[in-house]
Amino acid sequence: MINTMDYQLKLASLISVVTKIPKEKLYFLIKEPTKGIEADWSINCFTLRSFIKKDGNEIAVEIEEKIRNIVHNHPFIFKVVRVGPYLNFILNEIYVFNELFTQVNKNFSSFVRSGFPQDNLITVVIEFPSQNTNKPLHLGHIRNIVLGQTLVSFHEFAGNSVHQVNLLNDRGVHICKSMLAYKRWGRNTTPNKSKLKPDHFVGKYYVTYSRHEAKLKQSVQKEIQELEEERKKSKTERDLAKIKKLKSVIQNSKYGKLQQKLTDMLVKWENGDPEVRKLWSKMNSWAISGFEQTYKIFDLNHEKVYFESNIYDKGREIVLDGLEKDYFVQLDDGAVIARFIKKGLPKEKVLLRSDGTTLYITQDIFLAMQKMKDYNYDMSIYVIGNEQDMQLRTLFEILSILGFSGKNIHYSYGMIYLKSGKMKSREGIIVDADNVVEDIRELSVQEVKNRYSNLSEKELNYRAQTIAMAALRFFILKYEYTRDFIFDLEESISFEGETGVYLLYVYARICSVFNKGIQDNIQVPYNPHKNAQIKWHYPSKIPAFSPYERNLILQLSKYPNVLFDSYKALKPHLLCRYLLELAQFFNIFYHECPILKEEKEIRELRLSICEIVRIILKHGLNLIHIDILTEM
RNA sequence: GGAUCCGUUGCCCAGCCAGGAUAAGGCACCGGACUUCUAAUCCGGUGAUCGCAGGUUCGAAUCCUGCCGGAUCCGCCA
Repeated sequence: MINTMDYQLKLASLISVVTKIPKEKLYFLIKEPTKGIEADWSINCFTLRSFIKKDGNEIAVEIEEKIRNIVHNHPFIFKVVRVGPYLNFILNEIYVFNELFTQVNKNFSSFVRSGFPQDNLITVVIEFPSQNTNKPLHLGHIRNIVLGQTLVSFHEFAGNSVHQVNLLNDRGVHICKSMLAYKRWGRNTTPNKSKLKPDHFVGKYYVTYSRHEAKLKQSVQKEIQELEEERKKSKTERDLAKIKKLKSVIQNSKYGKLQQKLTDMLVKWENGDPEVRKLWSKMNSWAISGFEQTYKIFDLNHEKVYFESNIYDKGREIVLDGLEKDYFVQLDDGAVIARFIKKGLPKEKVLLRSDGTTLYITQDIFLAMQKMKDYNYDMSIYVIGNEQDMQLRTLFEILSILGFSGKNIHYSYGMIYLKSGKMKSREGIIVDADNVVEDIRELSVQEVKNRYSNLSEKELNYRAQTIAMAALRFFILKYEYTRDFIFDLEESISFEGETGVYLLYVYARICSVFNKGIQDNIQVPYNPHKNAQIKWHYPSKIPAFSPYERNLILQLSKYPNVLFDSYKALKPHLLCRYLLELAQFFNIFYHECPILKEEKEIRELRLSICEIVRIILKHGLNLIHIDILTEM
């Protein structure tokens, strides 16, 4: 499909015709000029010197002449202006508006996809947020979920077949910690009885355990440190008697005994001890039912959930098979390892312990194979924070050694820090996901109340909830995803400036114009109350555009390209930045250009522009899972 | 110690892949705009040796090298 509104590409083709330089090469040389330059697109002919061995100014003069002869065949160009080595192109906004109006109204769906190739559709598995079941979701998970959902939308929009899955890490030492604490201090109470959200209830015991452990650890802190130092020494220098003594002191301390209890419980779990298993499934079901409440707020549904408890000891056969094929190496003690020489990877990675048991990475290998069996995917995206960069690189390298065919992508997003530093769930220093949502919601309840005191409780809550989620999602998505950021509820979540609320406001403003029009018996393109488009027509006459209208129209015409760039690079912030800019242009337009009180021709034109902004804004927000409001 | 990522105004952040004109926004601050289609908005102003030093280039925030500063990771844990 050809995107007729990709003027960058059209200009590249045009210049290609007169210079014989391939248009693919020219495409990226055509840029949007710095603000303040009167041009929509421009090319600096110095950049063409590798193709044409002349001075940049001369090249510009030559191209300009040649283009002048054929520019009348390209009505989308209004004017070409040469400034030194620069060729500046000014587009014909009436032509652009014409195309925009036609495409948006006649076939919106093919318009928004016009940057996307329609062949080559693929099957994609996207895994997130893959949390542990020992504590509630926190702010990091929110970023994970919000990013993951956006990737799902992007791929679905591209026409790919998308499978959204999760891996629940529901077994292991961390779960045993919550269990142990519950056994000791829980007194058989339940989330219901203690009036806690069930995952918070479970998390409470995890924190209790960790604090208790830290306290006990203190009494043998010195010994632990000494032991570590001794172990760091080379084998010949180690004082074996000292190590033995230190070990014994640690083991016999309260801390050591606690550690032993933990290990015992883990072994019991693995052996299927009924009592341990019963407690385990009880606590897990609490955690999961808590997660589900949070998922509901984020409208998160997985097609499939993999449970670590089902697969933790799988993958052994795959590794042994690899060993047989000499992909891996077996050590003297029986452990199977993979060796790497690539930069950025560890020298080796253990895949099977010397006793033959599996490790986390073994299960990861298995899961990759399982996903392939389940979905026969072309691409598998792991939405996981950048602290696991090395683990994922290692996993992908092993898969590649095994001749694994699927394309794996670690969608490695940045950490979220608090003013006080990194979140530490063990110490309970976290920003809890449910609390964040609740705090923002309360904030928006206040804001809505300040403006409208007479709303029904239901309407108030609906608006506040929509605004809160828009603010939260947009706040996360507007940052480039690899970037770390510092979260401070007070300062970070604002309803002014570059926010999701700013975008919602534009949408509500447009609806408000339409409502007023309907009220005054003026024909408008959309009825917000009925959520219905009204039969609309091309403006009967196009007078000259003001700069405010012109900016908006050109911005609107770029939408398909932004969508594709955003999808291609999996960078939601590109779409977010675009929508902000669109909203900015709209607010300026709204401020400068009266709509309903204008004469018919101008009114129809401006209403048409409003409607296109509304449609595109809604579409963009929908892709990043932000619901719109027709009144706010 | 090694690996990976990051460093742009008082603060937040885009631009870096594909080097070019006056480095784009937002917050905060100062000054303006609501008898008008929603002021959760708009207009104006103040504010940047793009971490430092070299190199490549006619030209570097962008590419290369070194250094400084910060984060993360480097388990037969999960």
